[in-house]
Amino acid sequence: MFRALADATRRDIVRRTLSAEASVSELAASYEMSFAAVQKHVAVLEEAGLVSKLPRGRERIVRGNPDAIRRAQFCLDQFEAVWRARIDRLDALLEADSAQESD
Amino acid sequence: MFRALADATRRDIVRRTLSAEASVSELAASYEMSFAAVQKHVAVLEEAGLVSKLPRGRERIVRGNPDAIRRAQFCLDQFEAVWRARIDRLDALLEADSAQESD
DNA sequence: GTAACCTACAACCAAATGGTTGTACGAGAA
DNA sequence: TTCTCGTACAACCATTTGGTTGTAGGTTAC
Repeated sequence: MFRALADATRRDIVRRTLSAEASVSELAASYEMSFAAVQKHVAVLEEAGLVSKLPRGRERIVRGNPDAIRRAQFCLDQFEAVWRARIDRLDALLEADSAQESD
Repeated sequence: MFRALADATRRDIVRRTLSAEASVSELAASYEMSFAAVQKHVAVLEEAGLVSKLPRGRERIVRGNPDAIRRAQFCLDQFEAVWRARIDRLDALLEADSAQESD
């Protein structure tokens, strides 16, 4: 999923379809690459669950999935939590140290 | 930077060095791959600013950079903001619609 | 029905990625 | 000093990635 977000074009597609759904060809018109290339990007995003594609007439409407974004946020939050736990440990060490000094 | 986080081994290195700094060889001992491979992963993380490497005697101490994590969080927060803006627009449309009905 | 449009998918290609081994070098330990 | 350890870096390899073109199948419009 981070792998899916690793490409700038794909991040842009996510951003865009999160704000307003669009057909694959509408998306493709925005980028300096072939239709097939954009189609592949959408497929990667869909497989990662960042986007869903539903048929409407002869087009496929691409829609960003906010839940997937929140899952990525959760992952980064865990990183922050690990970091804060480290700081807490250091604080505890310092406190134990000054307590020892006052003995 | 999302590209740097796209690899599971690298995410683990970030998590680990965020919680406690470690030398490159200490990190390398944890993974089922060669020292050189881990070294490359650390280099990728360093280039992405997710980690910093400082010499201590004959080893290089790797330390996770919490600021970089916050920058990634900020990026995902922007995605959420775009999403919420879309919902707000839809709400406004619905409200305008019901106002028209009551005419 | 036929033409035009949107999409899916295969085949192909260059470059990047993730891994390996081997060599070299600086810093500590014996 | 010499040996060992930790690191850096180059060369190489297989696979994946990001892109292309071409072909084929459905849907809508005329």
